[in-house]
Amino acid sequence: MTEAQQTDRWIAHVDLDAFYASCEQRDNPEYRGRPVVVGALPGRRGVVAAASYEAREFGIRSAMPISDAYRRCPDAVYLRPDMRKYSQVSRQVFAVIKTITPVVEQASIDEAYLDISGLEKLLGPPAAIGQELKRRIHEATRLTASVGLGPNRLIAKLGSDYQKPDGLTVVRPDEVLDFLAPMPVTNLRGVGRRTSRHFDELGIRTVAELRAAAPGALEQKLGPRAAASFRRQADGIASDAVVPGRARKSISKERTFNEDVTDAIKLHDQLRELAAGVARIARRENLAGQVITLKIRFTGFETHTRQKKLPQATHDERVLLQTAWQLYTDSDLPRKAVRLIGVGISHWSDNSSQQADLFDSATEHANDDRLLDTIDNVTDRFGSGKLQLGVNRRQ
DNA sequence: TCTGGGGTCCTTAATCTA
DNA sequence: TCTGTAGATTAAGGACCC
Repeated sequence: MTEAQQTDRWIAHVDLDAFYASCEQRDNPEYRGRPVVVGALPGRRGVVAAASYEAREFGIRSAMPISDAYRRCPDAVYLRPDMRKYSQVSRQVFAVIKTITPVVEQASIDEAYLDISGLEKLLGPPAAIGQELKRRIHEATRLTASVGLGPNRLIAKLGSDYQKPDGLTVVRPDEVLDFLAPMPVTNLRGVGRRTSRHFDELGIRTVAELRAAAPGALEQKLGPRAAASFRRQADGIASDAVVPGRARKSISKERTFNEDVTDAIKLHDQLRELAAGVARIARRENLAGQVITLKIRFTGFETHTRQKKLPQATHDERVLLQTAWQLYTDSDLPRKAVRLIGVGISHWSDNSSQQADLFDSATEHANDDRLLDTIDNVTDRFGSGKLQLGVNRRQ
């Protein structure tokens, strides 16, 4: 027996099918049977967040540039995401899932891991539990889900992906190796574009080929840690821990401009809006963080981040804005038009909110002149044409 | 060719510190 | 006190995921 087979655990992975698009088709009967693309609107910058199965027939996939999607299917229904709606449906789904077991880990808005070990006496064999899960979700929301069941998270996840939509896949411990063998290595966790290229160069396409690969070559290409991780996955070895209520580690907001920006006032205004958004969430969740991160993407997709650790944790938008702006103005970043700007906060203090209050009051009177100074500082970077704006503001 | 937004985790390099 | 070093921390970037 391999390690993967020495287990009596059963993990389920539930994945709602084309979640955003399905919500829209459910609520708008006129969209049913039509290709639906949720994401950016054609003509603007952005990508596909979700594509209905009808849209997928045109080769439209999530994360594809919206311009590309439009070229493939100009007649599709293009919609902006309605996150409020999807969050509400998601809450409904999770409430239903918790009627099966409380040991549920939310992996995303439309995905969950469940530890269903030991539920057989109550609900029947794993396949019956999976069926029941799907039935209850559909009854409550009229949405379909795909479910995978296996001895650990990896197998459950690959299982839910195996048959879609509305699928149910059960992989018993003694079937794990055969289940994995023919799969493309790109299905493994942590294989994206770059790693995929490395596998290509090694002539490895399937999990079976990965299993047979020379250890030295793999380590040289991917590094010792990644190589070991992929080897374990190839043998079906993975965590079976389902951790309910994982705490978030950071909050961030970013915005891509529809056209690249060189105007410092515009940048600062956008940053203020983002900082306010981050601060609002932090306060609502009673979190205060010590590390502020500025993210900036220039023309040409050149992306940089700059961080600063504050002496005290904060969730004050003024501190966030001031710090992020300073990171931009004081840094060695190039003088280029800005495509995206973002701000984040992380590294929570233990007694978050109390400390934050103290620091906030200490910085209460951070004055606006200082901000205007730095705005001028940046407008200088872009030449005299923009300097006028900074001066105007003072009047 | 064109690449959102909100996250997590890993690697690496520089710096601090015991 | 000096020096070398190992380990921790910080910062930046990259890969990946949904």
